[in-house]
Amino acid sequence: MIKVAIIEDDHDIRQSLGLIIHHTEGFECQQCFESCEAALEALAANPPHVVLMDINLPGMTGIEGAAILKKKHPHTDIMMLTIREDDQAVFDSLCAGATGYLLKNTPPAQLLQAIKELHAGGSPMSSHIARRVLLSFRPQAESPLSARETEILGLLCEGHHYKRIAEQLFVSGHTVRSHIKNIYYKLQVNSRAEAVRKATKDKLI
Amino acid sequence: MIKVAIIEDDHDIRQSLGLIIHHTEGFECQQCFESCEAALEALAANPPHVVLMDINLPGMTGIEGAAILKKKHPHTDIMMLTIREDDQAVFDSLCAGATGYLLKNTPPAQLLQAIKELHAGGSPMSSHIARRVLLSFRPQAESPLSARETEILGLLCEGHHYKRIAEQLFVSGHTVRSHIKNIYYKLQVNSRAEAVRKATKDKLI
DNA sequence: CTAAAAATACCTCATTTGAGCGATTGACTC
DNA sequence: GAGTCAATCGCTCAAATGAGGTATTTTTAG
Repeated sequence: MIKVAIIEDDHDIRQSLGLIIHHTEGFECQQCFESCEAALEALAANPPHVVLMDINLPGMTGIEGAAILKKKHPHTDIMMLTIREDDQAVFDSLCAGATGYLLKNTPPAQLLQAIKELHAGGSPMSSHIARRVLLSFRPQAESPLSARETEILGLLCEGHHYKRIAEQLFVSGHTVRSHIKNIYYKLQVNSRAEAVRKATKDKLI
Repeated sequence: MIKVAIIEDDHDIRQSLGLIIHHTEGFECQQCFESCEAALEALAANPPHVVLMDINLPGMTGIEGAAILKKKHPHTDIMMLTIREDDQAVFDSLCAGATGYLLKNTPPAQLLQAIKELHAGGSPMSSHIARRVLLSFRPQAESPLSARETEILGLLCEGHHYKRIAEQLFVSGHTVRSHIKNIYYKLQVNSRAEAVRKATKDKLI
């Protein structure tokens, strides 16, 4: 039995979602809310398995709500509800803590299927959004660094000092400094911290 | 017209995939290969729109091949072919440069649909894999830092010096030092570089 | 209300770092 | 054969950093 809660400000949509879930074997509509604020308070004691959350809510948005809800109840899966496939809003929701989303005009059978998948550890999403998520965690740019420089940057990121790096690479400390200066120039930075940041951000290491 | 190339060592699978694509309106099977090595050489001059690539290939694996192919031809979309939903291999492929994958026993209609979606900028994948991808780029752990410390860590990551941070926060340099010492302690690191690395890795900022 | 945590401030010292210079060798390209 | 780039080594110096302490004042939480 999958316990579901609904957070949606539109009365009609809320009702119809509730009815669909309530009348389906294996699903239970635990509670319905008009706002995140109300839901967060009421669900604290008895978190559901799945929350269907509208993205555009009055007061706290669904995105903010998802972040807070996920923080309080890490085991609750959040499915965002959206009218259109607005890339950015959906993407932000997924970053905030949601693990799936549905278009509001999704037919009941697919809706129930998606909730099942979500609860079983999946993340229902269109292939378009999936691509977006995929690209966001892959290196974008081509590395301008040579192999040796990349190697040194890696050691730099691990927090080693010049001396330590020099020892590990069997070269003099001076050489390491020169390399690091070149790295800084190529990455257009002028401190270790910035270099490390850029390196991890652009997945250069 | 979507130009497709196939890299698959099993003769029967290669043939049947080729036939399906060849006989479908809007698709063209450009070439078939038994290995990445052969494909990389032959495709250099005339890259296809989509490559169907077996994960388990003799010689260079599909994962390695995907990385090289994507590097040479960034505009070619790579669809991995796999027998079973082996999480790790599929996930590694997506990291390497593939933007979608298919099970080998996918029926022709779905296969063609997936290729279409891939070419249109989507990333066909099961909701299970999607969850995996999603989790990989979201912060895992709870931040142990206070709001102020997080703020300072953010400035640290941008490469600012103690003085600069102190000025921006309207506190003394001594205060900044104290905070940073606490941050280092909490993150279990002992240098700027490590702190920045940990911060970006765990998405603390 | 009381205790813990966070934010603030100060001191000193050895070490590390970034910036500014230059130079040689070998590999690869055009 | 000239030119570029990577990799190596060298020097100096002021400034920034990390490590070692201690202490006061708010806030927050129990």
